[in-house]
Amino acid sequence: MAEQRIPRATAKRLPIYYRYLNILLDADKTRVSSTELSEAVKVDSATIRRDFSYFGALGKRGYGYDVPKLIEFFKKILNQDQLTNVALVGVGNLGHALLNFNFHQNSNVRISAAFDVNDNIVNTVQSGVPIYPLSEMGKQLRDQQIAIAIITVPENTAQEVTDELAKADVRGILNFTPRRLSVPDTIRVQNVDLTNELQTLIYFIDNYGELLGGNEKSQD
Amino acid sequence: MAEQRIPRATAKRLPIYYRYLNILLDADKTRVSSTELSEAVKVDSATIRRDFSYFGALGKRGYGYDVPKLIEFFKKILNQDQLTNVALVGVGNLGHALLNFNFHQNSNVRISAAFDVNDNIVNTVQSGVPIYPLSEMGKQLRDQQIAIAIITVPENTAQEVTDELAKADVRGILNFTPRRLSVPDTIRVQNVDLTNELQTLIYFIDNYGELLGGNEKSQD
DNA sequence: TTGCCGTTGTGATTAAGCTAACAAGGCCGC
DNA sequence: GCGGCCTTGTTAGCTTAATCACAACGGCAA
Ligand SMILES: NC(=O)c1ccc[n+]([C@@H]2O[C@H](COP(=O)([O-])OP(=O)(O)OC[C@H]3O[C@@H](n4cnc5c(N)ncnc54)[C@H](O)[C@@H]3O)[C@@H](O)[C@H]2O)c1
Ligand SMILES: NC(=O)c1ccc[n+]([C@@H]2O[C@H](COP(=O)([O-])OP(=O)(O)OC[C@H]3O[C@@H](n4cnc5c(N)ncnc54)[C@H](O)[C@@H]3O)[C@@H](O)[C@H]2O)c1
Repeated sequence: MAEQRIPRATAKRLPIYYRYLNILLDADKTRVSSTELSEAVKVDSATIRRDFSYFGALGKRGYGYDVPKLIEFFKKILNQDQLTNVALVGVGNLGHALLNFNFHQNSNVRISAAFDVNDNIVNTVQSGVPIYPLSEMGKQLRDQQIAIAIITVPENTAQEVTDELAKADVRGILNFTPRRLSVPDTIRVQNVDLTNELQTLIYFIDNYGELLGGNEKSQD
Repeated sequence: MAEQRIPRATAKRLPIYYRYLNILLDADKTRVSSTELSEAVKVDSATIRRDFSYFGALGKRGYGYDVPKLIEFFKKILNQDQLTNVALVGVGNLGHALLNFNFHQNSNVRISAAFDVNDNIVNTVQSGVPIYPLSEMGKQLRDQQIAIAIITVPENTAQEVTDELAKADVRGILNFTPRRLSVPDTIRVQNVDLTNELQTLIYFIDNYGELLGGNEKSQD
């Protein structure tokens, strides 16, 4: 009962497990072993067992894990039992794609407000989400109790937008711009740097090429 | 001269350094210290010095690093001195956004071919990039010598698309679907799981909340 | 009830990465 | 040309994470 801290690496895998467990349930599978899970999510089976064990003894020896039980458990852990509203700042190329998608499929998250400076789209509704002018951001975030924002604005306005978000007491930012943001330490930033991902992939291929086969892992 | 292997973690940071160095050069700064870089890219200065040192002694003690020299160096390392063509499979929400953006800004990568099954867009040109039917994928990839593909198709077709890419001898895949792909070990997969990123961010905020301040880092 | 089989949960080990700290060494003012 | 100062390059220790390997234990069949 030490209520010990879940390792960061484990936390990042939880949504992956959760998602696949739901797929299993949809296929009426109520039982799964760490080995089987391992194959599907490409995570070593020992790592999976260790991850699960941080939450206590969830499985049965000689049997495996009970899928519905795991789902119920992770649903709470991941706050998927309640809807989380997030904001989107910058409705351009990428912003539009995210708005349209809106994380509907078995994820209990949705974009409930968007913000932009472009007068052509401000005060319209896109994919069911209202787009407000920047000037209303603070008010809306507070009124709607939104604690998380997605930033898809041009790079050079990213920091100023961030500063505004900080004023509105946002707690987390998913940052799609290549800028590394300065934030007070009450805010957690998750960077998604697509150009970087692609360049890194190219680097690995050009430089680690032939050595890839054999014992080395190829994912992530 | 041991030509030693660059650690994976270092490799992932190289594009970040490269990008910021170019910003410095644009601002006519020809000299930079690890401390200054550290502030901008949010990486510990000791880590930066260590990263650079894998490539030899690039800096001068008591002075710092010469920006143009570093840029020239990293440009070669990152293969940014030549254009890399990549393919895009699945021109939907996300695919469109990527096509429009197309990594133009100071990155020497571009999408030169796209593929889809939707007859309404096949054989058209979007943002200057031709969209081919899936049936031509093998031929086009080979003809254009494309070794890298971005997958933005619906989840349930991801694996079959991957199998086709494998047949066309692709070397790397940037996978935006939540499926974990099975690939031969000649192919490197980089997963970009946006729903996962968002859920993980939510998890961290809800569970590591108050402990975030102080010594803990908040990025990535 | 008993005993075998399969799978978990976990100690031990190995690997990878981060960061504090500082000596070495070059820059720059005088 | 010299000395203080600044910043690198790197050693060492620490932290986190992955993986191996197996004893413990519940299911299940007879
Ligand atoms: N689109 C991609 O595929 C892609 C790939 C990699 C990185 N990125 C990054 O993602 C970010 C967005 O890219 P994009 O292609 O969607 O850009 P975009 O130019 O299409 O969209 C930016 C949107 O932000 C709005 N905006 C500008 N200033 C604003 C402000 N101060 N407050 C609120 N909104 C503001 C603009 O009106 C526009 O609608 C950029 O930083 C880009 O570097 C995009
Ligand atoms: N859009 C987002 O914001 C977002 C967020 C998170 C994850 N994703 C993931 O990214 C992927 C794409 O999302 P999207 O919103 O762009 O989907 P989308 O449905 O808008 O686009 C999918 C495109 O793929 C094409 N397609 C279907 N089957 C194909 C096949 N076999 N070969 C080639 N093309 C095919 C379709 O015609 C369509 O144009 C999905 O797997 C989704 O889960 C998207």
